[in-house]
Amino acid sequence: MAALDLFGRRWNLRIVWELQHGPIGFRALQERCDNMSSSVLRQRLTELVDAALVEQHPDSTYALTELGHGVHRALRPLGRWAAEWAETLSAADSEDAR
Amino acid sequence: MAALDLFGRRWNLRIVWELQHGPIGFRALQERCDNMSSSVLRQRLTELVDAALVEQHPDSTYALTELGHGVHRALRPLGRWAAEWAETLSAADSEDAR
DNA sequence: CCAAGTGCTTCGGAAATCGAAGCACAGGGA
DNA sequence: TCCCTGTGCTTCGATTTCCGAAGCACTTGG
Repeated sequence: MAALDLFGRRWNLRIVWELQHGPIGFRALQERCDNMSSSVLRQRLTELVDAALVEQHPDSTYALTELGHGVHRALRPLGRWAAEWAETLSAADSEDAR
Repeated sequence: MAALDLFGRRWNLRIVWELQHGPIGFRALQERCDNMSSSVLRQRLTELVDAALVEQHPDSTYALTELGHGVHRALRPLGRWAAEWAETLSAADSEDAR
């Protein structure tokens, strides 16, 4: 349940998702997340670091921990579902347009 | 991405998760979600109904649609991960306590 | 020395969330 | 018939969270 609460906070899911491509810097990560507010990004990052999902490397770049990669793996089905969901929605739209 | 945004809204993940056990009424659902605010629950439910993940039956009870069940299936790996995450954290705690 | 890029902080306003109260309605007794 | 209880749902003021622009300290390269 705590997990659903953690990921139910805005941006947390997205951040983990964007970190899949390896270490990335603060500002670059911010860009990837639709230029989310830097203040919130900082907050979310410390939360994720506390949760041991993300670690900050000595060159102050961020990456998923082993645990974090587990999340990402667990998230992939959701990603796949999102794709077919997008199809369903666009199909429904063209349905409505008729 | 839109999916990560939808589920990045508070309670949406939790609601879908709690709806797995079949149809349930408004107040009962609210109880299951740590007595979340009824105003927000209403808002979330209309959002989820709009997204075609949840449907409201004639007796005004709520349940997952076919699409919604897809989400839940896609969410199960995350549930399994959450379990082992809890173990890791409690293990780390007793580690710290030493 | 300067310009540009970085990680990160501060802060005022906007938006989301909460929570308690209450409305309208539907049974189910007495 | 009149309560009493439980339901789905709404309203609204207070609190929390989020946003976004500005800027600070620091590093790198010219």
